[in-house]
Amino acid sequence: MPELPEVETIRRGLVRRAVGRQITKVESDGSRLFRNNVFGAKTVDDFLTGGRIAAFNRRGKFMWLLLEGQSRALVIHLGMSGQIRYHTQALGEPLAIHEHLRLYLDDGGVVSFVDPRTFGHLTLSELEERGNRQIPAALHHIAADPLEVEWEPAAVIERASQSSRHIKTLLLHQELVSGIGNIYADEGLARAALPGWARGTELGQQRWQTLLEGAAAAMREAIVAGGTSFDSLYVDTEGNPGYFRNELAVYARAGQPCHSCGTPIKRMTLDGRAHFFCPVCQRFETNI
DNA sequence: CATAGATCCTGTATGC
DNA sequence: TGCATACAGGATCTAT
Repeated sequence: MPELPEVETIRRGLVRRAVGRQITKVESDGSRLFRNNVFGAKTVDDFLTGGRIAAFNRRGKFMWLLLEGQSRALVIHLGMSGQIRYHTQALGEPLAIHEHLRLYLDDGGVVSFVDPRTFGHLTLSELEERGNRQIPAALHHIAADPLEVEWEPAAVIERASQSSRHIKTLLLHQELVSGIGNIYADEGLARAALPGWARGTELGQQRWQTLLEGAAAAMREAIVAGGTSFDSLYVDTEGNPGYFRNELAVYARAGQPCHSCGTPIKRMTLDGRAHFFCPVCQRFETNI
């Protein structure tokens, strides 16, 4: 569910509420979220308990928590239904349904990780030098996202132009470019006036550049709006929805008029996922 | 190696 | 109203 703008909104909330705080107590369950740790949730509990939070960093849809003086980080992925909430006061019952991790902070605040579908991850990983920054080793295969300093569109375009896959599927491939999910892939395609089913080899450098810039612009604007909410599944750390839904050009707008030409937006299934597009504005002509 | 497809889960919406 | 089915913002593993 959460893509780059939603993860970034949550990260900013955590930075504001939890950086500099000491973790006085940890509660967790043994859910699938901890599956990548050698001793499961126990390993994560031991790591966090007593630590002081130094930072929350992000690459694409992955976020990680750093503790002062530690060479490992807690990598957090929200999957399809993950949510992180902050509460100024202790909650009543320990661990509500679908609540898998709870951190008690030294100022009385509480950070709570909730995930009904448990497609997310909470994984400890050693930090590694990568370019100018430290990235958890577990994310070695995740490419830079378009909002990073390390972003190198030329290299991405070079690779993408050699693939026969659909361009929308390439946008969703986190080893090529990270952070883009189904919403911002469709919004980027709409901005670039391209249909998702064109092939990577067919675009050429210029249109690839326009497409990547379109997706990046949509994500930048979505961050300003606090992300995209369709229901209560996505809210920020304070429980507030994001308002980018009002600015979507195509995503989840099947049957509604295109903002630029009035034609009803269409929905199709492409490589197993929903794809929304304007059949008039988003056309592909190989001789452009 | 690159690609297509199945798979992990629960909650909600839709149709009969 | 009740029940069955489809679908959901993602990433990873497997088979070809």
